[in-house]
Amino acid sequence: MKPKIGIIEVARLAGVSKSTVSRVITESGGSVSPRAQERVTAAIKELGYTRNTLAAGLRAQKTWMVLVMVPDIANPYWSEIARAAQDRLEAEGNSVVVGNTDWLKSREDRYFELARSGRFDGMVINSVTDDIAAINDMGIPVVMVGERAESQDIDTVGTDTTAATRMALEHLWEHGNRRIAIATSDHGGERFLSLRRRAYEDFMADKGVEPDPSLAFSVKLSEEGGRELVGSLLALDGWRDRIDAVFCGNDILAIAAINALRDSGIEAGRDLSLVGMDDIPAAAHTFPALTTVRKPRALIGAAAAELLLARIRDPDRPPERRLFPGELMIRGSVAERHI
Amino acid sequence: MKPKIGIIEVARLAGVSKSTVSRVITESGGSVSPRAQERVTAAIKELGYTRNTLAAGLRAQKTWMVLVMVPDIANPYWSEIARAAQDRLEAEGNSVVVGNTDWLKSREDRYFELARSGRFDGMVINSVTDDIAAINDMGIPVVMVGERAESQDIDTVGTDTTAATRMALEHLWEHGNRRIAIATSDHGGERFLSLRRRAYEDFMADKGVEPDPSLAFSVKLSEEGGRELVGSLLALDGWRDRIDAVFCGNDILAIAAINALRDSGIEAGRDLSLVGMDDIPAAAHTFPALTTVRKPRALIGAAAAELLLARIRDPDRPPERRLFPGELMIRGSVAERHI
DNA sequence: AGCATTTATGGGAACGTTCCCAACACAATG
DNA sequence: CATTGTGTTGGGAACGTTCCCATAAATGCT
Repeated sequence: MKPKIGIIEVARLAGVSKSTVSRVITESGGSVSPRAQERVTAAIKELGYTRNTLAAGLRAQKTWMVLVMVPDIANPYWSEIARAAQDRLEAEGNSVVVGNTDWLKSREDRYFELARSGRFDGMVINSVTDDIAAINDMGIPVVMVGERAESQDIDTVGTDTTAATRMALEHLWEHGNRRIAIATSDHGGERFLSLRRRAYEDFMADKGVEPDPSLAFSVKLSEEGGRELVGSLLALDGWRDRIDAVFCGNDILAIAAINALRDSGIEAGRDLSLVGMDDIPAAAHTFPALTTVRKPRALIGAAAAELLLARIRDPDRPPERRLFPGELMIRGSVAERHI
Repeated sequence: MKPKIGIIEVARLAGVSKSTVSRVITESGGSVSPRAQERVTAAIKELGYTRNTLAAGLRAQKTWMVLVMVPDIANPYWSEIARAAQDRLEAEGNSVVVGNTDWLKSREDRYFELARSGRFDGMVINSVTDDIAAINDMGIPVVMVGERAESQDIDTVGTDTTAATRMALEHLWEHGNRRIAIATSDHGGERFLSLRRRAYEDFMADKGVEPDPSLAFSVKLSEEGGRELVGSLLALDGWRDRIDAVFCGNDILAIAAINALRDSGIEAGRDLSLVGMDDIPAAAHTFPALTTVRKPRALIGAAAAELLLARIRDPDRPPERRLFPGELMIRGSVAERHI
């Protein structure tokens, strides 16, 4: 290890005070004569000095560190959002810590604990608990991702799930699928579920179809959930005459269902229509390829970063809410029904 | 914002000095009487104090922050490694920054710059450049992931690619595929390529097959590369009589190839054998499902974390090298040839 | 009991930077 | 020439913690 070079060594070599060096290396650091400026930069170069941002942050009450907390980084939906946010935030000179909650409150709490210890300037999060009061109480800027938080007291970015759900259902309907089932998770209590589910119920009502409660499946949005869904489906008495299509809460669920169905000799896109939601990469590679609604992940992540940066700049700005529309990706998992 | 409570406020409430409080909150912090210990913990609880780890680190020369740098976090291969490493490191009380280089030297350099500014206690990296000297010069512990670095001067974790490649080739051979092509990338210069390629050449030599240079394709290990590969393949004069199988450098390449082949009316697993490498999640969901070699991603990530923690504890320990064997996942993309 | 050792405690310096304030030089103004 | 303003500079305090050292109290040993 070299003999630790800091602002003082630079100052000595440049023949100025540490204050002047500080003024040179900070962005908006007061006025410095061209002459001093030049000597300092030269000295920095010669000594190979790099600023210790931690020490700087200690005094300036800034860390240039941001937490992006998502439930499952292995899910491409989240990883892409996280990545887009990260790119934007890093471009602004921040370091990004990506946190994984695995949908666990305990892990979420660990990250919140970290946040409270002053390590971050702000956070972009998808919370398991959605306890807005607790989140706002953390004392740092926070942007929520996912439109399930209905609170108006916090910056929010997400997809317009209601519209996206309608879009998928409308597509099924147009192709003659009339008896539509829905498979969603009830994770996170009422609110999340209700958006997809309510959209579904509203849609069916609009079409004049009376709802059949046995066609609403509640499963985890995972591969396991997909297999479970197919199990429940096939166990349903005379399902072939009762179900044309299944709207799946996300793609992981839908893809697992496609595979589980094939194991039972049922081919999606022919014997049963299936639509997903999210458009993860694997959706294009299944057989049949999955018809689904793409969420603008990159836009969402970037917008979240944008909102956070704005709030860090001005903590008193009014909370903002940005919802982006989804895009229907028509592939091969929807059957054409002739009615 | 509340009136910032620190170690001093705690000390005051507990009726002790800040030194004693410090001793209580640091792990190995000298001896404290049970009585004092108790009063301090009570005061901490009452005030809702959380330790400012940044300030602590400033004095203690420790950040409890670790960088995990990978080329492409969207690739499940890397995301799972990163995740496993992260879990292990966080369990030890560190925060993890996951960095993405996109295979770009410029982005890698930005992270190295960060590292040099004293933000991290150590790094787990897959470097684009593999400049071991420069890496060791950074002054912090580093563990390399991926066995391509041949240097003995640095901790390394990876898969035994040579054995994994042989495993895949042997499988092809056993099923009667004799005329085997290989598609790999030459990214990163000589070293990386040579492992798979050399294994391939050795294998063919062992089997007494003289090598046909036109059967060695060099493409990017990406979807684009897969399409390109199929293009080159089909352009090859009389390829049906010259190629039984293609060994693909990774799964992304192989899956893209399967799809591109189908578009040309050629079915993998029937008309042409294909094996991949990595076993990404999508490999199990293609049609036909991809036969590939699984790399023990979780093990690799955890081992990397382990090695890093060990080195942080003892910077002078001798460099260690851990290679894990792959596992053949037999699915549907290899055709049975009768010879 | 007397001495050596261990255990417990407090005070100040230190980590590397930014912020605040005072001081100075110089030019422009009256 | 005195006054005011503006740009530039340096010194010291501050950020919140840990580390080092000195000292006091408690304990162990002969």
